[in-house]
Amino acid sequence: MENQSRKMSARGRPRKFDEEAALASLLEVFRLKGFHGASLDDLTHATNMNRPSLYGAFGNKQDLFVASVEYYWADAGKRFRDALFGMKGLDADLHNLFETQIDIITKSEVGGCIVACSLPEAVDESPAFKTLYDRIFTESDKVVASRLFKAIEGGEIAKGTDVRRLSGLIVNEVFGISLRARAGFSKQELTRQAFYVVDLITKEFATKSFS
Amino acid sequence: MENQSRKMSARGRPRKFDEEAALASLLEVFRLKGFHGASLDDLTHATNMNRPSLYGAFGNKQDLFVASVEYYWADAGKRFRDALFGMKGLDADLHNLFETQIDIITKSEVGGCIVACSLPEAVDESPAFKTLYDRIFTESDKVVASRLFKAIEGGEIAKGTDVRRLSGLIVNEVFGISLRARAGFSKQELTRQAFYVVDLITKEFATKSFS
DNA sequence: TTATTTTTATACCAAATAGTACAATATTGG
DNA sequence: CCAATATTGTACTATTTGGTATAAAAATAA
Repeated sequence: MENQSRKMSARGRPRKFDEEAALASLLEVFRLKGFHGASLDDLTHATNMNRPSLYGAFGNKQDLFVASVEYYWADAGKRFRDALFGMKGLDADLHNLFETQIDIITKSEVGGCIVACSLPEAVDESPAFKTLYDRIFTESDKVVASRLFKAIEGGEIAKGTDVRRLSGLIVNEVFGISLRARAGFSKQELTRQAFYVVDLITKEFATKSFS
Repeated sequence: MENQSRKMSARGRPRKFDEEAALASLLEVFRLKGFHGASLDDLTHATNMNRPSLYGAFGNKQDLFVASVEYYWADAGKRFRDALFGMKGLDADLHNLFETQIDIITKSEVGGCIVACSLPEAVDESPAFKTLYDRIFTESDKVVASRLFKAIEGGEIAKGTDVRRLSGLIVNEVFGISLRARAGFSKQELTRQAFYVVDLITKEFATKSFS
């Protein structure tokens, strides 16, 4: 019941593992193999932990998966927000968003993130997975939208812009690029594709300035 | 070795199942649960076939999966091409493309197609899966691109258009929308999002005509 | 009829799977 | 030094998994 992020309890045999490092390993396995494709053996080997330790720290396999996705999103989501709100201009900020994302999803030999490549398959397994998946989509839309609203306030894009749909387009691009990374498209290819979309958007919606 | 699409051999006990109906059932299970998430029991129950019949007709589980994806793509790919090349104008054709896709991916209660929602997770299982996934992405890009080239020839969009990247954008939208369907977005929501993108594209790239 | 062929149906198998019981171990508090 | 506590390590278990052996069944060819 009260396993998560224990407060370094004084008593008892000390833990041999680092919780964050373990989560990172779990994430990598689930990201690559998916929820059903990853076995407990895969997970124990990747973390160098035995089953009871893993279960004691995080719960059952479903809990492990959820913890992995949350761990991913806590980091990736923050980095996306930071990139978007660097406030170096909408153009630069969107470039940064995609650069950050492509950096994240092309770190391993087989690309793609756990959200785009693993969560969709797992959704039928548990309502918690479905909720999580839906939540991340919604949060993604929201953070992009809020940046676009700022862009309108700042006069970077036209007032009439349909922020909801334009955010939807951008987030679809982000997910689409993750799927492409999994299919084997190169980092360069992905970057060019992403930047093309950014340029298209910033050109199309730019408030015409006097030249 | 020579199982696939047998030529209605005269001799022997007649088959009880319809091969296409079986494929449709297999597809639905794999689409929903993914390769690893779908068990042989799931597959036999869905098809009303026993294991030996299933294996005799299609091969092992990996073969079943590949056959399901191929069956999906043979239909969906054709419908996409038909929509795109209806030649009622780029605007209408793209609208039709997305309408067709959204129709396909929202038929079941849990939405999304097998390519966007199941294949990516399965890619690590077999090189054949990876190849298939990559192939479908490439073919998708190609068919959209060829329609855009026609649009340039016909003067529907500007000559300088970066067809490769614009195709990439459109295909990313298609895949993104499939992922959204899986996350639970409504048909109406998906349609609005898609049409927004189509309108954006056709407006942005339209060759200005004399009015 | 009978031999041949193909599919069905049942039952089975070895391996893998998620999860756990239990004892040993290593730390802190008194 | 001892009691309490938390984690580790091993071994185990019940179930599920993908796959198959085998024989009955249903058709055709001779």
